[in-house]
Amino acid sequence: MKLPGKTVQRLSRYRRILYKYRYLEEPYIFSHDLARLLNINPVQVRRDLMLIGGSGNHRKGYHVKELMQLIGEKIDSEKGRKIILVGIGKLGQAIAEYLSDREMFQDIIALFDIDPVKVGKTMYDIPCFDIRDLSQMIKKKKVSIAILTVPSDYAVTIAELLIDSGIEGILNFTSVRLNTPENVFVQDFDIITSLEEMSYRLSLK
Amino acid sequence: MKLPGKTVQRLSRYRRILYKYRYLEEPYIFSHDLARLLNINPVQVRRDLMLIGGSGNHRKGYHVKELMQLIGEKIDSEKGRKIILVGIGKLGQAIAEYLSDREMFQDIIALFDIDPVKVGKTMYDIPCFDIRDLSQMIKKKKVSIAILTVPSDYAVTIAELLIDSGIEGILNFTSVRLNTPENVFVQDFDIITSLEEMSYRLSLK
DNA sequence: TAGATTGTTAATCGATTAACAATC
DNA sequence: TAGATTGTTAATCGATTAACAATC
Repeated sequence: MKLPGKTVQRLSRYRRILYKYRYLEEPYIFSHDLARLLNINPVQVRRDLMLIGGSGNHRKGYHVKELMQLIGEKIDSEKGRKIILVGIGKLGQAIAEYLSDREMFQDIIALFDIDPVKVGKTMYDIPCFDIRDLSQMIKKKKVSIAILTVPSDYAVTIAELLIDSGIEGILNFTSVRLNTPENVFVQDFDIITSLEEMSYRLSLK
Repeated sequence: MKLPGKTVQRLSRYRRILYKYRYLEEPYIFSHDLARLLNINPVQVRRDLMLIGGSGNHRKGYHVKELMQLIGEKIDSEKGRKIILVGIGKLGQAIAEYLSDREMFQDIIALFDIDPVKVGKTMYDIPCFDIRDLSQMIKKKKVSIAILTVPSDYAVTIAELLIDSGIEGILNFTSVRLNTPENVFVQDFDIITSLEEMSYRLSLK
């Protein structure tokens, strides 16, 4: 049963909110509370939860832990569990720090860089390896997702290396558009387009 | 004439590709070339260009410079021209470097931080000010967009300060959901949701 | 019972793409 | 003229929301 992409995104966000509520005395939450916290429509919340077979109590709302559990069952997958981060410059470090900070189902199992000063160290509790070991690690540990934060000049080369080694999903933080085969998913973080879209929206006000 | 949001995003991307083509001898490009470079459908390219009143040559395609000009007329706005970046940690520095590198209509006119070591310096050609001068600068220079890269603990406080000072758009790189009034646009960069969605998609393959 | 909530369908809105006419 | 392209409408697909029944 395939969930709509937007629903999956929202489920991910619901879960992070539920996580904060997990130790409440009354571990229930109403759809309109979830909605308010995410600036969305309560109907949408209920519809999303309906799609994964969730159910609430007419008096108390949805059971927080039950819902977290259910969301996990629907969207987590062994395949997407192991992540690597390639390119440990300022951006890579910021992301490593950010992600090592939180409880999540997914693990960053390794960092990669070419800088001998970084290689061999452990940063934010994650070991950093030489980029020459990249391919071997991906195959051996069956890593399927990589976060790409190398300098733009290296983006294409490293992306090819990732794909040849069997990576199936790339979060691309470089400014380069990657040309990947059909079966490799890429998600671009495009700050310039975001700024320009924001600018356009402001001009309409 | 209001353009669809997705069209605005693509126009932004078309322009960046056109920019690379601007010095070609034959400064024309076909819709299917633009489409291929962005992994989208050529019909979509032509439809987007139609929406902004662009027109091409049946033999040669679209005139590169003419199109860049036209896109600029439609999506650029004085209101969104000036940008500030608040929080110059690793992530803020990475973004400042990234954006100072490229030719764009929008300008980062100032950085803000509390660290006295950074305040007063110029980083990537952009001056860094004390966060206490934030409000005054926004009002005086009529800044309407801010990129928020402060530590999560400060996110809410600084966001309120930004909004009270008249900011109308925030690119939010913190992990905190901001509760903003209707007339202030927020765009979240949510890497955890991206990772989880990617994981879900991989599990379907 | 009245009121607040969940659960679900159908309608609406927005975005993409198929189909095809027009043009060089 | 044949072939490749642009330009545009209508159909389709996907996502959101309005409406309302059911339940506690």
